[in-house]
Order: sequence, then C-alpha cells, then structure tokens
Amino acid sequence: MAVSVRDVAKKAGVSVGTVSNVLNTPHKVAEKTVVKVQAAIDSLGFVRNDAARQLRAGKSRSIGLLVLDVRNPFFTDIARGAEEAANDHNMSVLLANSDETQDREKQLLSLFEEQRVAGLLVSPVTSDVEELKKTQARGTPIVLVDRQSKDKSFCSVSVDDVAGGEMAVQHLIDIGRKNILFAGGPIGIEQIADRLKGAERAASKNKGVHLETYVTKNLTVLEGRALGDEILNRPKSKRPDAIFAANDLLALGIMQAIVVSTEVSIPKDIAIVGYDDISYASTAIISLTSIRQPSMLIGAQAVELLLMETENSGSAKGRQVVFQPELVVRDTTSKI
Amino acid sequence: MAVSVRDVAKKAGVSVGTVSNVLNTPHKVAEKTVVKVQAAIDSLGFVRNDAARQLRAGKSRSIGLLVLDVRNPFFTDIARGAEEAANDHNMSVLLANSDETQDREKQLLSLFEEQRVAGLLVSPVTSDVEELKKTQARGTPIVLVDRQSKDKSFCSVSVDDVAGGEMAVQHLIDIGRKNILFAGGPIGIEQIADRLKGAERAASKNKGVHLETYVTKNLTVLEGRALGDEILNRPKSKRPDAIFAANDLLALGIMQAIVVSTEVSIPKDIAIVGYDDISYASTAIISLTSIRQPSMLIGAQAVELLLMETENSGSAKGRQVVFQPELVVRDTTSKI
DNA sequence: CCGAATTAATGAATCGTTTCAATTCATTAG
DNA sequence: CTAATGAATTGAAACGATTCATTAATTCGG
Repeated sequence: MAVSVRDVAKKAGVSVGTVSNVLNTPHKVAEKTVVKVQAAIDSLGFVRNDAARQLRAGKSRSIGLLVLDVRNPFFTDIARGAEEAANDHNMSVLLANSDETQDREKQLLSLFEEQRVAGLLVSPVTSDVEELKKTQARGTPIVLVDRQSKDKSFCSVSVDDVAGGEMAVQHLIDIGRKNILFAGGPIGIEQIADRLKGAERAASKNKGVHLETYVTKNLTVLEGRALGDEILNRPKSKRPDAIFAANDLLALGIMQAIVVSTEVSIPKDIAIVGYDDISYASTAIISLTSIRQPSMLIGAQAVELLLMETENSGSAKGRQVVFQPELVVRDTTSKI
Repeated sequence: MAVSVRDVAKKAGVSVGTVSNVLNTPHKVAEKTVVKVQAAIDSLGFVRNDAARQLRAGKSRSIGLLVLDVRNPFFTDIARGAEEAANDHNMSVLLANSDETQDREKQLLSLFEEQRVAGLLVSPVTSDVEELKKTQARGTPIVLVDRQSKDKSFCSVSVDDVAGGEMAVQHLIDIGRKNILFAGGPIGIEQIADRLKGAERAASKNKGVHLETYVTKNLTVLEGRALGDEILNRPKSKRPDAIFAANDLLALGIMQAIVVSTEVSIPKDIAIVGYDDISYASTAIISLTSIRQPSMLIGAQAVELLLMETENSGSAKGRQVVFQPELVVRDTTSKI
C-alpha cells in the first residue's frame, strides 16, 4: 500500500541512502541522479513518513503551545506571534487548549511529551507547576507564557499584571470614581490575582475609594453578562460607579447586559476598563478602555527564549522577560 | 538519555512485550506484574515515544483541520465542534491555518500527509482541488468543510451560501433599501462567490434595486475599515443605503469607520448585514444583523463523516451535508 | 495424577527513515 | 604512470514501540 524509500530506490535504480540524500541534502547528489530519483518519487506518489523520520531524529521540529483558552483573541494573537517566530527557524507551532482545567493541562502535557516536541510554551492553569518541572527535568524545555516563574526554574515571558491592575484602577480614580468593582476569576489563576493586587494597591493609595471584589467562574462573555444582570438587579445605592474587568471578554459581556437597560448608562453611571485590548474592544457598543498587552511580541519572545535554551543549551537559563502594559483610553471611561 | 521500554523491562525484570502490554492492554497482564512495571515506569520517568508507536501502527489518532483563518471565530467554533466530536472517539484535532493562500495550503497538506493523519477536514482556498484529490487517492480521506464538492469526489459539510446571500439582501430590500453594496473577496473563494450569487438573485427578483459589487482583498476588520473610509469619501449621491458584507469581521470594520463620522448614521443612512454571526456581532457598537451558520455543528458533522469513511471504509462515499443558514436581525438593520 | 485447556510471559521481527563508515570511480598533481 | 584527493554512492545499523507465534506455568476435570 504505502510507498517507502526502498520502493523509490528500486524504481530509480539507486540505493536508499541516495534517495534520502535527494530528500535532505540534494546538493550532495549528482544532478542527473536527483532528476532520476525525483521522477521515481513523482511517479510512485511517495510521501515521507514523518513518524519514521522523527523516530530516527529523536526530536521533532514542532513547538507545543498550551494556552488557557483558544477562543480568547489574546491567546490566538500570542499564537500568531509564536508561529511567525517559529517559522523563521523553520519550525512549526502546535496549538492546544487547556480550557483552564488542570486535568486537561496534564493530559496535553503528556501528549506533547510523547510527541517529543522540541519544547513547550505554557500558560499554566495554576501556580502548581510540579508537573511542568518533572516534564522539564525529563528533557523537554519549557518557557512560561503570561506568567513569571518565581523560583526561576523556567524562563518566562510575561506582562506586569500588578502594574496593569494598578494602572486600570488609578485611571478610574482619576476620572472621579470611588466605588470600584473588580470582576474576575478564578482567583487561583495568577494573572488574575496579580491584577487584583494592583487594583488594591491603587485603591489603598487613594483616600475614600472603595474596592469590591466579585469572583467569577471564568473570563467569558457569558459570565460577564451574568454579572451585568446581577449589578442591574442591585438597588441603586449598592451599584458601583466603575468596573475593572480582568479581561475584555468579561468586560464586553458586562457591557452587553448593562446597555440593554435604559436605567444605567455607560460611562456616566458606570465606567468600565477591560484587559488585553483585543481587537474587538474598539468595535464594541461603546468602545472599551483597556489595558493593552503586546500579545504577538509575547509569543515571539517566548519562542526566541525557547530556542536559545535548546540551541545554546541553557544559555537563557531562568531568564524572566517582563513587558509593561499600556492604558488605552476609549469611550467606556470618557469624562461626562 | 531517553528511557525506552527496554530500560523499563530490565528494571522491572520482565520482557519488553510485557511492558507494552501493561501500557496498552493491562487486563491481559497479571495484577502484580502491572504494579511492578508501573513502579519501574514511574521511577525511571518513562514517556512513550509517539513516533515509534505510530511508525509501527501506520496510522495516527489525529485529524488535521485546515482552515482559511484561525483568527476568525467562525473557524475556531468549527474547530471546537470538531474537537468535541473527535474526543468522543478518543482522537484529537490538529488545527492549522492556510491564511487563504494556496501555497500555504499545499505546504500544510503535505505536512499532514507526512504525519499520516487519520484524515483531513479542509476548508479549501480555491475550487482547484486537484492537490486534494491526489492526497485522497494516496490514502488520506478528506472531508470538505464549509464547501460542497461539486463532482462528489469528497464528502462535504457546508451551508447553503447562495440561500444565505439571498436572505441577507432580501432582508435589506424588505426594509426598503435600493442601493445595495456587496463587499467581499477574493471572489475566487467559493463561499464568497456563492453569497454574491445569492445577493444578485435577490436583487434581480426585485424591481428598482441596484447592486454594486466591491471586491476586497480579504475578509478582515482592517480591510473593512478601509472600505468604510472609501465610502465616506464618496459624494453623498454615490453612497449605498445598505451594505451586505461577506463576513462579520468585514462588517465590523466597515461599521467602525462609518461610526466615527457624524455625517452618516447606521442604520438610518446605511444598513449593514454581516455573515457568520460570530459572538462579537451582538456586542458591536451597533449590534450587527447577520446570517448565522451552525459552526460547531459543522465541525462535529464533518468529523462524523470522516470517521464513517475510515471505519466502514467508504460507506459515506461522496455524501454532501448542507445546512441552512438563518437570519438574525439586530440594530444595524432596524427600521429607524 | 495425567492430559487438556487456560493464562502469562517472552523476544525476535517489523515499521520507514537517516546516518555514516566503507567503497567505487574519476580527476589531478607530481 | 602512480598516488593522492575528492566526489558520489552504497547498504547495514539504529531509532523505540508493537505484534504474534512460542514457550512456560497454572488450573481443572476425570
């Protein structure tokens, strides 16, 4: 059924070694032999068996990318950045989705490990990275994405989420808000905890500011809509005058729910700040103020660190790259 | 360096065959042997080598999914549907992005073929499917996604785009619009050509309706914004009173550009209909009327057809599943 | 207690590619 | 004309898991 190098070799009247050379290092083979072998390949419809190739090579040319949520544009942007960087080193990126569950993370981790990927880019579900450490110890280099490695056991590329959270809330305070609601969850996810920490810091630096924390199950549009409804159901006096949502999807959901009501208006009654600055933030009903993260850059940088670690084996050991986020002001926090 | 079954066998004091049985068919192995082998596996940190496994097996448990644009939520929704269906048969889905270029499509096609994937779900770039036919002839079953196979050489799961296009434009006519602009491209992409065909049909069925076609380079927010600016620059008399955009991203871009101007208002001066009904359509500045496609269902159905074909080898031969789209009316086409 | 039937365990052969030491052939310098 | 150099080609060995025909051990009926 399947056509192998052996068949090609026989048809072309050469040895298997020569066929392999035509495939991998054609400059080492005489011109006319190349032509002859190519003809045989085409006529037999030969397709290289990657499993055999990798078995021999021991390593694959793929990098695994394990993200918390593929449907979040922030992560597809990271993926895009990683893809481009990997391409430059002619490697490819395999994208997988942990769906914020530790079980699935573990499962995909071993899937990638079994595939002997050249390395892994991981945005871990919790700060429990024991499983990751074991994987790295067994020989698969790992770079953390969107998360720092406290004890420097991994390289990492992240954004200063504490600064981002502080920036967001300080901005809300600057436009005169006092009762601020932080929305996000699960709190076990470190990025979210950090954003909250930043929010608290800004709140405590300013007199008379009250910060309420509302823990959500996840960071989706749906969850946001539920929270929005909950806020509308509160008596007027209990409603916040500003919301800082831990990501844009959540913010968009909240906005969607609130906009339906005629009672509460954005930004007059409630101002909103999101996080990530996904491309849909600017196309929202009321364009969304957000904290921008350089997502494509994060992906690209992570790949670079990974390759440094594999190529100069350990030259980048434990390097922590931290980008600074940026406030993008739009209509959900405009004055008036 | 790497730990193999042989090492495990030696450590556990059994043969390699037994280790393999513990891994794959533990019920055929005596309880205490399983325990012994497991202990050896854990203590050595053994990880199965998938390449070797596949080489022997000849087939992988992965399905390749080749889409036109990973950043388009329509396709990630299809991916999600496919993932879930594949999971039920404990297979996994590998997602790849052709970026609407034939070169990249071809390249990824052979990458998947070299990986000996169990099958391929492809949303082809053009109607030139020669390359796909060759791949199928060599033994990789293929199901077309979001596209019919005219000559029934492939199974396919698609949505009736002609009906969708007609539905969209008929709706615009129903709310009293006469000068309708169709925006989309490249026209070589069949889905787009079909939507245009539907639009033309609706236009020609109604007296006094003028349909202008504007061909875009692609279907992104950016391209939409450019088109929006172009329309704003036209003299008032040359502007359409309605736009049918070939997908939601394009529609969102157009909206974004137009909303900035105070001169033209949506939907009073220009009504807009998009296509796909991605989740951001309802959160847009002015919530977007769109043609909904059952994206998750498409992905799931495609996987089912593929597995039918592989398992009952060819029982589903050339089966064409066509879903009907659905009009979702929102504010961009509300009557004032 | 024997032979048959059942259950466990074995290990060589296999999948298809790449690698590399060895061989062949042609060319050039001396 | 010989020896030395270099270029092309060869083919067996290796990668690591799985398979399957065999062998070994155990159970059971009579």
